[in-house]
Order: sequence, then structure tokens, then C-alpha cells
Amino acid sequence: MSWTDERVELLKKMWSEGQSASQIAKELGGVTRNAVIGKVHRLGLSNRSGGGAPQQATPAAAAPAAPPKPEAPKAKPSAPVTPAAATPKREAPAEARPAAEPAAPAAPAMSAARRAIIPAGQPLPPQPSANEISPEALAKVSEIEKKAKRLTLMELTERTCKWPVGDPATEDFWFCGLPVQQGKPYCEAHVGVAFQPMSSRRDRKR
DNA sequence: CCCTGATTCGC
DNA sequence: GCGAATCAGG
Repeated sequence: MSWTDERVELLKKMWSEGQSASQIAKELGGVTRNAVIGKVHRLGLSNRSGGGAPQQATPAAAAPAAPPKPEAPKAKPSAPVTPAAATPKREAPAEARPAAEPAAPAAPAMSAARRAIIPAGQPLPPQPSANEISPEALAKVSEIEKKAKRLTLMELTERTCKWPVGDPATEDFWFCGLPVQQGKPYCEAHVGVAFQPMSSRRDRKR
């Protein structure tokens, strides 16, 4: 693979968006994160500042080269607003057993998809959910989504949060990807809304 | 251990 | 110019 114009463009775009070198490498394909970092430096844009600097820059970095930033702060269209913050709460699986957890990501993702067939982008509140997740947990989730790695299904590993965000039927769909909590399939924030203690349903008339 | 970016240096 | 190896850090 070589650094074609298109690839460089994507690199620039992603880098200024705050994506990590490894994520960019995955997206580009055919290159390692080292290659990406190397290119970033050769392009002289190690200074990420194009609208927002959310990452965690290395404090000890005396970069002598700090050329002007030609990249204009292109408005990031990605939907920061996600109904998913409230969406998945409905299917929050109240699992009490810390054992076996099959295809965790598929479950919530799919169920969200089938219902999304109706309205896309509108809150889908029907469905009398019989559980209330602490507002704190939900707030935490919407916040965490800003820092999410936004991985694709293929990029998920055993230690990346598999919480789905967005509508699987659209481009705006990804998995959290943040570091999972010990043994769980989700990150801390998502574990909070995914695993509910058995409650609010003392009457399990069946 | 997982991850991050920074730098070096043979190619 | 490129990027693996390495370094330094969280």
C-alpha cells in the first residue's frame, strides 16, 4: 500500500478528529499504526488541533516543529446526539450470573434494528420498559459515547466494549470500543446500564 | 497487560 | 519517503 492522495486525506481527517493512530491504521488497512504515526510526522501534523483537542497528548513532547495548522476546523457531522443513549436501555439484559455471555453485541443491536425500521431518528419510547436505570448511569453513557472508539463489528476484540450505538441500518452505527470491565463485554459505563440488579419486578407472574 | 504517540534509522 | 523497532509513557 502507498500513501495515495485519498489515503492521506483520510489520514489527515481522522487524525484531526482525534482518532488514534491504530484506529486510523485499521481504517486505512494495509498499514500499521507505526506507519500512520510516521506519516503523520512527515506531514508535520503531529499537532492535533482542528476544532477540538480531546486526546491525551504526551506531556513530555518537545516538538520543535510547530507549523501553522492549514486544516480548517471542518465541522464534524457525525451525530454526537444519539438516541441510543436511551435506546438500548430497554433491552438491558438483567443478567445476574457472571457466566456465559454468548453473542452479547448482536442481541441489543439486532433488536434495536428491527424496531428502527419504523422511525429512524425519532425516539422510540413505546414498549413499556419495566426498568429504570439510574439517571447517573445514563448520563455517564451519553458522555462516554463521545470518547467511544467507534469500532466496527470486525474491530471488536475480547477487551473492547461491545455496546452498539446508533442505527445498524445507517452509516452512523458503531460499537463503543472502550476498554471493557474485567470479564464483562462492556466498558464500565455500559455495564452500568446493561447489567441491572434483579429488581423492579418482584412479580414475575408467568 | 492493554493502549497511546515519538523517535530512530536501515531500507 | 517509508515504517519496523524501539522508546517513553498512561
